[in-house]
Amino acid sequence: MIDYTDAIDEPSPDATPSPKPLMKGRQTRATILDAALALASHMGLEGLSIGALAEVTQMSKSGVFAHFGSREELQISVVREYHRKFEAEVFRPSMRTGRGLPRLRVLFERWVKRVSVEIDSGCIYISGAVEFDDRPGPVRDALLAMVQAWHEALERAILIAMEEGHLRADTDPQQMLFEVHGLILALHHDARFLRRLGALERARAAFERLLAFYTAPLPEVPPAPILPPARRKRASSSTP
Amino acid sequence: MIDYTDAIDEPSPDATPSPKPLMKGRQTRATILDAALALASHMGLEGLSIGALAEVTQMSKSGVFAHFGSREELQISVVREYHRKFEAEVFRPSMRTGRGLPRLRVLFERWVKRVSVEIDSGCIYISGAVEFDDRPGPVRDALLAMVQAWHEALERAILIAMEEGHLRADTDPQQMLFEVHGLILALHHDARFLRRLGALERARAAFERLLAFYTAPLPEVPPAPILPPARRKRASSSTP
DNA sequence: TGCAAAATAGCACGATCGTTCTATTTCTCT
DNA sequence: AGAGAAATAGAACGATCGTGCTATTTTGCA
Repeated sequence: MIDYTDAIDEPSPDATPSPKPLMKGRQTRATILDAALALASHMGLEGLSIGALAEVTQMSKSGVFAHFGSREELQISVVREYHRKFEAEVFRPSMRTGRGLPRLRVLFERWVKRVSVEIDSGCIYISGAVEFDDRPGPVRDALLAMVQAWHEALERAILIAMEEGHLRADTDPQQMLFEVHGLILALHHDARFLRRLGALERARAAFERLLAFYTAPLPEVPPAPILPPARRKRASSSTP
Repeated sequence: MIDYTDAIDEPSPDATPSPKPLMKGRQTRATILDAALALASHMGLEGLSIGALAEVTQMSKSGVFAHFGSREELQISVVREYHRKFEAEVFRPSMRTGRGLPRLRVLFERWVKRVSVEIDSGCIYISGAVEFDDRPGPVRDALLAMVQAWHEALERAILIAMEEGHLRADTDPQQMLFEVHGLILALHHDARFLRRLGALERARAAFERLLAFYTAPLPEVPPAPILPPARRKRASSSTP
């Protein structure tokens, strides 16, 4: 299983080039990967082409190609790179805030920002999920592993919030996660495809509503009257 | 603006070939379109290729091509065809149930079915939104028009439910729609990409929870205590 | 500074793409 | 049945795709 904290591609996380490890190759590879990430964010992982990547980075096709060995490997590297960025900008900083509900809020807020306002983006977790829900292979496998790791991290955060007593005791963490994830997806859809401006606020409002439910004290009877078939209409026609 | 009830492509909706209008072309065009719809459901609208379509329908590439004139026109036709199917299987039957909440439930249930269990599918509204959120052009325009028409239909259904007094009077229809749409997107994601089996039930449960809120009588004070900063943790370690 | 190795360029390949043009077949109607 | 139109096939085009092979340049280190 994949830990959400991993670093597969880079040899070591040092900045200044120590004697051996930072050869020229690593550094141009990083440049290419950056361009690839931007390109994939617009065109999707399937829209990623080595030719276009070569043009954008001012290199030859074979020069780009040599760094990855195959298009598939390039796609996987892009997925991992996105994972790393996502982890660094969403997950890790959130871990520095207090356990439980505060952390949950920060996680959501950073997630929301990443999905909606990102510079030249589009979330590869989301677009990739749609592109590869029907395409078996190593790219799907990598993507699935990353998304699952992220979801597991969120589920852990929810569980911690329960342990802390911040959420009602009968909370189903996976159900709560499902609903929160839905808000992110709706935000992504409304902001990016429909170009709705208020989407961010809608997502936040919905999240607050959701928290209001999951933090409410346990009621004696089921949380709300599940539509008693009574309660007749107030007026049969709206304009009398 | 596009009415959600329209029929652009077909000349007339008759079954038996009346003297003039049903030439051979229309009928093979329909066959091609069916195959194209299935293909696009798996590979996405961008993954749709005339060559593959010709192979699947046992025709020549140019034979297929002649029916549409361009790949873009083919994609648009696929979008319209999906729209027609969606309208016939989700929207129209729901209009036959009583106004207000019952209709809302039926709409959601049919929508859910369409997204999750469909035979060889994948919702083109959803996959298309991801593919074309950054690609301007006639295909995006067509897709956007269809999705917006569907959302407007849903918004109307919510408004009717409010008029009937089935929903609390302070309901923001667009906000409610946002949240319901999120459930559909989460379902699509979990069922198709993650291959989670319980996704359908999760979506239904979340919808019921959502309805419980939006049908609840108006409270004197805001619906739930918005996280009073008190309420300290019950236990600092989970296993004593 | 020079040498080995790594990095990059250049070129060619087969495949597939959308599209065009021209035959040929098949349908439709008098 | 035969004329005219519609539908389909076939071949070829330029472009782009991923990839392999072979030079050439650049880099890191003795």
